Amino acid sequence: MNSSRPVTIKDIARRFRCSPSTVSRALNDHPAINEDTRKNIQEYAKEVGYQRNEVSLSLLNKKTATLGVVVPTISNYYETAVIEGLHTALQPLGYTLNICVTNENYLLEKEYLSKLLSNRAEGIFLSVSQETYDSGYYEHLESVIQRKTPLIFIDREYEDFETSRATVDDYHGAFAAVEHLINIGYKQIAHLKGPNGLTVSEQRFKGYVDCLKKYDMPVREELIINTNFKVESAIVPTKRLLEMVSPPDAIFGVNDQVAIGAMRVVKDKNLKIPQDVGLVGFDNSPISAYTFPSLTTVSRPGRKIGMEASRLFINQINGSGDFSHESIVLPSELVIRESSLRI
Amino acid sequence: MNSSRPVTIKDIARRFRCSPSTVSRALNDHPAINEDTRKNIQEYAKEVGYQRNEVSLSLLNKKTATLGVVVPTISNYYETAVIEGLHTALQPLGYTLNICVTNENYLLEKEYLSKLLSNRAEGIFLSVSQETYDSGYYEHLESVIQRKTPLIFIDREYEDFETSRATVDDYHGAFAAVEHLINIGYKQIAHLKGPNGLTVSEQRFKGYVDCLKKYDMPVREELIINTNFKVESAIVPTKRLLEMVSPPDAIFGVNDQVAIGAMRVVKDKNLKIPQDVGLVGFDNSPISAYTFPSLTTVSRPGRKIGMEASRLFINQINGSGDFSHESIVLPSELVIRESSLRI
DNA sequence: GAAATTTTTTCAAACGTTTGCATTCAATAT
DNA sequence: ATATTGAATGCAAACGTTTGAAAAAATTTC
Repeated sequence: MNSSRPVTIKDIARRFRCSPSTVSRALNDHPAINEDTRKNIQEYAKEVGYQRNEVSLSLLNKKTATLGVVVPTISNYYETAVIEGLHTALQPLGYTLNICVTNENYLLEKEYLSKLLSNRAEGIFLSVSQETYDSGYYEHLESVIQRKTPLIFIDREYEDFETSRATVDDYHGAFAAVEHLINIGYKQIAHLKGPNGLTVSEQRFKGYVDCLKKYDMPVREELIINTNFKVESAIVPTKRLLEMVSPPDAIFGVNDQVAIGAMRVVKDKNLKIPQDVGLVGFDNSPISAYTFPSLTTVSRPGRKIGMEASRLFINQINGSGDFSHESIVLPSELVIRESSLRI
Repeated sequence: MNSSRPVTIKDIARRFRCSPSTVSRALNDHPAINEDTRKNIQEYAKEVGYQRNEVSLSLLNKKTATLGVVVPTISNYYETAVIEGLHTALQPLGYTLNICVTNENYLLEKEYLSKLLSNRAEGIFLSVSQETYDSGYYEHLESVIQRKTPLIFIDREYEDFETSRATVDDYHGAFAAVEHLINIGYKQIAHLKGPNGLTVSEQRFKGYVDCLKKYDMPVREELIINTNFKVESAIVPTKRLLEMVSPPDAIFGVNDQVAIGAMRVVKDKNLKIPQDVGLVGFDNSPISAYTFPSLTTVSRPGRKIGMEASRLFINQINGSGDFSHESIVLPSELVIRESSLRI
């Protein structure tokens, strides 16, 4: 009762006293099938709700039309934009995306990759978890490489692997953001940094440092504080910054969430944005345009990254074996709004 | 060269001049296999990176351990929380989640469901798209029912189907929000409504209306304006509200995004929150605690919904055929913050 | 009416794995 | 030496579908 076995080709064959081959051909409009036979079979199939078992086909053809998307989180605007881009590009080609969320956890990442290989995914898009990045264990990727399953790195890359990758130019985005603050006239620019070790954090940090250096401004260690990307992780650090004897007059947040957290603290201290404190974020999340004041930020083309990554994948499966891998770096763009426009 | 065929059990069998059965049993630690044979085979398998082809197993056992999650979007906090809840509950049981994003599109939803059935998903969690809801076409669900694939509705339910469902009590959440505004002393409460037709929108709307009625306050048509849940869709409506001859002194937004959009407009008009205008949202998204002023809102237990939905699924597959379906309604909870606390 | 041709259908193998049952082989008991 | 046991392995079928080649059936040609 519980599980009514799905109708198979054999069931239909029995019903028409013909062979499964005939049914298969009839359903696929094979020309060598009698017109009447075809019509009868197709009608009956529709009537009983026949649906091709793709699992058996996958086995036969060794094609699953499934791609793995392994990401640390889907709770941010950026990540969902990337997935949307992948989806937009790959869904029309008949691919199914298998989205796996690792929660920055190494073991889960490993398990998902293994599972994807077992399920014969035809390609994997990977943004490595923070734990993986920290630990430096990349053995779990070896089996993907060994199996020659196309592996496309998204964003968080690992330099030692021979793979394609699509990343955003975080460095120059951060550089432009800080340069903008300097041009406006801010003198003491703090940075709410992301977790150590992640490319994203470090590149933005580097852009921050290099820009200060270019303009002969001191890099004050005490103005650089870590966060974990989340809005609440900016609260205590920002308070610490503002209570210094020589507090910063501008804050560059590693992302919009952090910048919005900082915004809240600045306002609680009755300081004016951008007059007393300038503020810049990163991501250009939808909300950033509607905070008060609106947030200057750096836009990351998440959707585009997804589409470019798809392109890299397609290139790879169409290319020959000695295909040399591609690295795509998309520019990020400064979006100037009220939070930094001191006049 | 491109595709190095994965190692199969047959390959290993050939290497050891034994039968595939022996290899299979050796790999699965079957007791009837000689100790040495087992060790040799297992070692070799590891060495060449053998990985069980789950596709063939799926075919054999008619079990795919795959569940479909069909949602309109993953760009909101709430949806990702639900997915996280599903994930938390089902990943440990060995299930793989196949997340499908319909973008509120009927045809895509239909295609995904068909694909999930073809791929023999063992269950489907569905939050129907807006188009589906609007059109009232539910034929594409019939095949899911017919195949007796467990179907769990999440949030956006369709009353006519005999299925399990897990929803949040939007009605009472909205009621409580409006009641709170009334208790504080607000007299003219506007509502930025969600898209027509969606349960979520309509339930909150109903809660709003019924609460006004309970307190003998007039329901003014012109104070009810539609949005599409997105922050930018609140801008024009809020402007319209505030420029009325008799403007509202409080706004109840269908979600936090919309409320935050309204917050921006109110501030642009140099009106004070909560003194001149009270504001309440819905969702309790992380950012709502850190806006300035912080946003009073109604929390929806997304993670819990995901976990409850998982439970319903598990119940259903363990239950007998004449299993009567369950409806779970989780309470939503008013979270009072600064944006409504006029003293 | 038989041969040649065309149309339609069936056979069998394949994809990778598991598993009940049968078989083989060696060791032990009689 | 023969029967009995026990351990280790192999056989074959099954899951659902496709497809080249062979076979069967129907039609045409002379």
